Amino acid sequence: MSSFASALLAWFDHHGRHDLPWQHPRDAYRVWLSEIMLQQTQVVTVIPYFQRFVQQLPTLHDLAAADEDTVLALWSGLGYYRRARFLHRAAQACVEQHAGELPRDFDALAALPGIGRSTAGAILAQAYGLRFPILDGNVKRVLTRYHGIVGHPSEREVEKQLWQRAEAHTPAERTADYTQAIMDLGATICVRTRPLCAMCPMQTDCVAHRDNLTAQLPTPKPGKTIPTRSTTMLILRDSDGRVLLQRRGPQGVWSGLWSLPEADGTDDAWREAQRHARIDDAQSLTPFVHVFSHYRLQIQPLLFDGATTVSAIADNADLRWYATTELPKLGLPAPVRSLLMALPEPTAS
DNA sequence: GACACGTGGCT
DNA sequence: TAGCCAAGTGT
Repeated sequence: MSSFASALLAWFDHHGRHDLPWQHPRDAYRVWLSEIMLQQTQVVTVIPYFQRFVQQLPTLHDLAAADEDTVLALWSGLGYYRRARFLHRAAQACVEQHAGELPRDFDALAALPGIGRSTAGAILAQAYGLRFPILDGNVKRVLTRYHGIVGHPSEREVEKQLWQRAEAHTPAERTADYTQAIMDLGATICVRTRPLCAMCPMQTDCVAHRDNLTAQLPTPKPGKTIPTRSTTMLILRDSDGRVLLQRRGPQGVWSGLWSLPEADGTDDAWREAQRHARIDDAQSLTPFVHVFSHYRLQIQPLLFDGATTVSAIADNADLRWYATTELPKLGLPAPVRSLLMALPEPTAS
């Protein structure tokens, strides 16, 4: 075993994280679920979602048999909802093609939706102890600094170098622990700002530390200004306090989630509202901004109280009236959930 | 290679 | 405050 791996493992035994929920018990399904949830998402955010998810859907078979609505409800608030839809589809593929198990073969695993090279490696290493490298954000940060690799990982050459280093460092023994160890080091010591080099087991051989470059590495992503879009969200509420929700299509943000009908402006909003219900009154609620990774959304909520259903239209598969008590079991976008939870009481008339 | 795809926390 | 970023993948 390389000195890199042995030093890291020695550190891990005393200072690594050994009590993450997906480590006990550590079965393939739980490892897989955690890896998907952890894509672009930090551990502290994931933990409560993970707990709730495995409590409700404890096995791969339970997941495969679940409704997409159930899966999205469990994912609601975590973001990147395509992950949940891929996860669900992959579970069904495992039942149909792999005897209900996650394949141990790299190519078969990486062929499943939502599982790329790094996630496949992580699952094989963590769940099955097989020697496969991973290259997530933590590993990229550690290796970039340790080897003094300059340039953003989106450059093909940088990416190639990183995989090469990751592959070379990964030991044949204790591969699961090693994989966890390098992520733990990245998450707790070799953090992005102000890394704790004094406590780092790799300090003596780290190029960035030697050359005082830890603040410059990894090379930051070239920044881009994001555009602002705007929308009007229609809140149609009937006399029973039920609200009309619309399931979003398979493309674009919040795909498959239940959201509010939308319009381009107030005039358009009235036309849209009248397609769904008889209404005679609108109340502008406080507008707010929701920020995505790639654009900013200016949201103007418009509340139509005392709406009367136009029965011919409402309540089909993608358009339904929901009581507020039903909201917890629905997959809702985060800003829509908070908007609906903070709705003013209906004005008595 | 660039972009779509969420959300919340940190600086 | 506004920007940056965190256990990436798919197109």
